[in-house]
Amino acid sequence: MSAANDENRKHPMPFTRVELCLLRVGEQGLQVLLGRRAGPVEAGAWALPGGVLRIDLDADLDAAAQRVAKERLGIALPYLRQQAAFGGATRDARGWALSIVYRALAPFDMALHAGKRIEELRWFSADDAAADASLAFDHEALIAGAVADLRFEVEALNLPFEAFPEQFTLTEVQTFCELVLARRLDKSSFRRRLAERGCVAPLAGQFRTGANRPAQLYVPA
Amino acid sequence: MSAANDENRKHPMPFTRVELCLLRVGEQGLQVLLGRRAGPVEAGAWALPGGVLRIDLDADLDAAAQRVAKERLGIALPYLRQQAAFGGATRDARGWALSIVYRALAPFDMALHAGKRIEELRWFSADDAAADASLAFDHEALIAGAVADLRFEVEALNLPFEAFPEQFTLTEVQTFCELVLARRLDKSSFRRRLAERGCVAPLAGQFRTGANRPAQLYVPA
DNA sequence: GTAATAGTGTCTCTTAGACAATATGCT
DNA sequence: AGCATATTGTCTAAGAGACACTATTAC
Repeated sequence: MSAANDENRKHPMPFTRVELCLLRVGEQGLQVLLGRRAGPVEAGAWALPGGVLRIDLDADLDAAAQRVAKERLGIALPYLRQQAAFGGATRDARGWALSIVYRALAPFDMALHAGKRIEELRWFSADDAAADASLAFDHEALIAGAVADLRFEVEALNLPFEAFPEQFTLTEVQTFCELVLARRLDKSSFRRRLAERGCVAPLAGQFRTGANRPAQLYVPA
Repeated sequence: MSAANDENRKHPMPFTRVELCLLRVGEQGLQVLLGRRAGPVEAGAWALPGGVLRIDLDADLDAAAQRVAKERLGIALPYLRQQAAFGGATRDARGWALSIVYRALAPFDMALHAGKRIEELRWFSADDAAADASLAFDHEALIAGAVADLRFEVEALNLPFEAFPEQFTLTEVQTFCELVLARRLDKSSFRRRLAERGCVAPLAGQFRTGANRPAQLYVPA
């Protein structure tokens, strides 16, 4: 046994988990993925999917988050980003609990499979969930933090292209941002800002056709 | 023993610490407080002051950071802010280690007393330390993150008044910001922005006198 | 008066919101 | 042609940097 675990014996270490705050943009706005807990505590309550940190399996925190995504949701999540740490004696009835929260934005059509200890996965309105005191533990606060930080980034036009299709039109980008931010954006100004940042590049001669004027297709740049 | 500690038995939990990234504004710019380690590992190396999370003593992470400040530095640190979490199998030779980093800005004249396991406390240039690979563990990266985030806040004029004297002149505020950001600011523009945000209020009839024109004194607002 | 710092004014450039005008493909 | 959406252009206001000017005290 390592010296670190000797320390563990001298002072008990907190019950440490990784929680995933997976968001997506639905037709009504930002959504967050919650799972109905199978137990052992807060059974039946909706909570962020998460799992125990396994120092025998996980090389670091990022790897732990990826493993938990795979186990609980059946999928690898690129672009998981560390969001915050919550720790305290009273946030979990089982004792002193430490949660490292990871955040990611999912494409709308991502396929998920509820893993062990999750009875059902469902998408909820992110703003409702961020203010829903009936969620398990303090997950309401974790969601609020993740939503605020995502909005801050999108507001600054740091776009999460991993959640986009390979090719997209500028109108689609704008609609995406409007749904994240829950407010309308000016078309002209929005395109000017996109062009200034140089974060998208047109695909020469590629257009999305529909019932009216075709739209130039773009890729991340 | 609580259920959480039953979980600890089933899966070993990481060696969890709180590290303090204490910054201050010196005459040459931003400085960070480092302690020379007394052991057991990395003895003699400079590192952020920190300590083991004690779930029997600390109600939550913030309380843990306060306790560590008291034990290691002999002082209470108001306005400690959670900065980030670093965790991995290889960052501490003793085994899987998780560090929750807290950041605070200290007044320049704060009195400190090196606590147990610290042989000496010393202020270093923050930019040098953020690029100094000879520091213990990965503390170089923790410092870089804290410095970047503090600069971001000061850039947005979210000023850490806790590090200010009770009363101050606008020139003193500007000098403070210039030392944090390591660049010059325009006086007129700086005062305009301060006034717009309404974050300082003049003390009617109170002036700082010196060898030349007296300066209006302000307080946080 | 001179030096030194405090405080203000003006000009301009950049950014972005509001809103209008034009372009293009479909039916 | 008429519709719906794409794309561009113009006007304006806010914010901030550059820089110069004025103000006030000590000596």
